[in-house]
Amino acid sequence: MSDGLNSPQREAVRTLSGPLLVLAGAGTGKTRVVTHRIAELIRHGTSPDRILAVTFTRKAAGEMLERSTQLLGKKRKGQEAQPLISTFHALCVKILRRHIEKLGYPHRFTICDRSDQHSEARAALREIRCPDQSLKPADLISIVSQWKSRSFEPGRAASIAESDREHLAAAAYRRYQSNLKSKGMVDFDDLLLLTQQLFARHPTVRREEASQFDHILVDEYQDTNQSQYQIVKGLAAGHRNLCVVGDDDQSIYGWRGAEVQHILSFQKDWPEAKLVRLEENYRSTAAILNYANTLIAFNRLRHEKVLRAARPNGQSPRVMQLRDENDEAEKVVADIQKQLSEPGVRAQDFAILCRTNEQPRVFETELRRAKLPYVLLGGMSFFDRKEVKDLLAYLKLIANPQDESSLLRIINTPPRNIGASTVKQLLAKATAQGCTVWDILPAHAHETTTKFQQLILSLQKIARKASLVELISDVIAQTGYRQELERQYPDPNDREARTASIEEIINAASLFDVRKKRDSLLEDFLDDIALGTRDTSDDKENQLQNNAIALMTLHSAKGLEFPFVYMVGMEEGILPHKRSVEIEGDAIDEERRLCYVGVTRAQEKLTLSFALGRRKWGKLRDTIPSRFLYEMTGQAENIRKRGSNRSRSRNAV
DNA sequence: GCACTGACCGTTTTT
DNA sequence: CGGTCAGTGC
Repeated sequence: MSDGLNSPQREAVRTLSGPLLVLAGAGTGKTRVVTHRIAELIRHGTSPDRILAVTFTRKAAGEMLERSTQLLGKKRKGQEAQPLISTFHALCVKILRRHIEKLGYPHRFTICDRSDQHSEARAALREIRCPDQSLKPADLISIVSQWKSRSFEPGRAASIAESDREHLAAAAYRRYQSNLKSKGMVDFDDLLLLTQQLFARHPTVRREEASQFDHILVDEYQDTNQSQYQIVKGLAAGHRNLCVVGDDDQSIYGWRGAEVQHILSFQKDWPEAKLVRLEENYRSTAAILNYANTLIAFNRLRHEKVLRAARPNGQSPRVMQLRDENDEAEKVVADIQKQLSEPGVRAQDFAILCRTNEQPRVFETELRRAKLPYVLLGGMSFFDRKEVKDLLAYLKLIANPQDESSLLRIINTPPRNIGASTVKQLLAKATAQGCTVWDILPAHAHETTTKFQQLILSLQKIARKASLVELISDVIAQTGYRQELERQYPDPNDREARTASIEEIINAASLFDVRKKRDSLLEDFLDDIALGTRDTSDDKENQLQNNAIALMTLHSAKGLEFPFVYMVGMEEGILPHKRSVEIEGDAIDEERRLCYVGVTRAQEKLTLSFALGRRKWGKLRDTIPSRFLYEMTGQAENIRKRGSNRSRSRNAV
């Protein structure tokens, strides 16, 4: 086999049966191993559709599928059976769509988005009469999410709650969960938790689902939480052909319940598991890798390992010291522009990595001013836009009239004389009769509400026959949404931006019309959107992405690589983030791993930048360079002696 | 029922 | 600073 693999890689590829743990450091060819392994399984006679590979993002899933089919030399994609490559969440949605009523949920359920979640949390807190100050909706969401990721139901949560705050949260969790359930809504954590419960309570379902596959692969295993692990276990228990791939040093989702423990103790649950370590890094130069190795060695709880650089030497990483965040953006962009003028350097070779979602703003303005192409990856901004939310609410309501939050969102959008007081009456009636607002509408017998229901019913009829694009056009036409936009935004520039987002949805829908089967078109489309936005494989957008500077958070940079990487905002309070510094314990270690992930994205040249001051809510405040800067450069003893050591950071500007 | 105004508050990271 | 939401006037 002239596959160009090194010997541990080959071992990982060729160990085809039984449990296998691949500890793969950053840049050691993990993706290659996984794709080769899938191809190898198929070559050895496994039917492709008996293979399940679970990835972390949809983008990773798409890439993996493409590369493994390439390896097999398949020309006619889609004609033959394909391996199922999916994220955990997408996998669970499919399973739940088949069986959720066994858990007492309505057969039709909607996945709630962040704002749904927020309003449900708010409602639950109101119900337990919690004064808003002691526990805020956002706090409740994160506590509940932690509990769910550890498979705690409300009862269990109540029994382990210690502080007042936790008791309060447990009580609110109970309400939150039963409200969601009665409305047929599931949040993101439920997708995993409910699947796990389904498997635990209905062994036949578990066996039925498990029997579809003979081989299971899990990528980014270090980010697996309790529910995900139980699901994997349930699926793999029969054949035990389970291959997990990950790197404990890149575990950056602890706040979401990921437990590094799973990867550290894999061999306890799977005693016959084979272990393969990949430690030869092909991605970065030695100079960059030295920084990474020095940094991560400060973490104590980890698999001891040192990545070997396959590429010797290289340029030493630079540290840029800037005045404030504007100066930082300006100088970083100027630096990129300078490098772009050299032959063979392309925009897509650059990435600017940030800790928070707010940081990219300044860079965006600066990049626009410099007329450089860029893509902002990961920001959910598109689906946060009002028009998009409205339109999707219509579609969700058409798909499932019981979806109350969608109904409430658009019942009077565009205004149709169903005001706040009417809605209040409807809600009161619904709670009194124990049904949803939709069921109340006919009984309410007002001209406005009946008309509204007629509208939705007629759109439902269209949905059954027409394509998605036709349906969406009809929604816009019949609701008068376009006229409403024109009325609300007399400024043509404003209006154009709003119409543009609607057109984007139509584009996405048209792609869907082509490739999906008829019967569950709308449901599939909505699931797809709820599960993540990554794969808007619009040609125009793709082209743009392929020739643009990438701007993103460290979290979304996982799995990617770039010749030139700029890690910006290397300051105490940002990386490590303030919230992690405040918490006792190992939160700092995760920040350090995050920094490590950033550093190991760089192939040729790494630039670290920090500002001496940063504006927050309009006020300029002094900052301290990140401790990680000192750790990486072997000056750890200087940490916290602010001022005196600033001069030691090389100033590249 | 609807539109406008000002107080309030502060998302770390994402499927 | 900028987005959200409640309260007020029409």
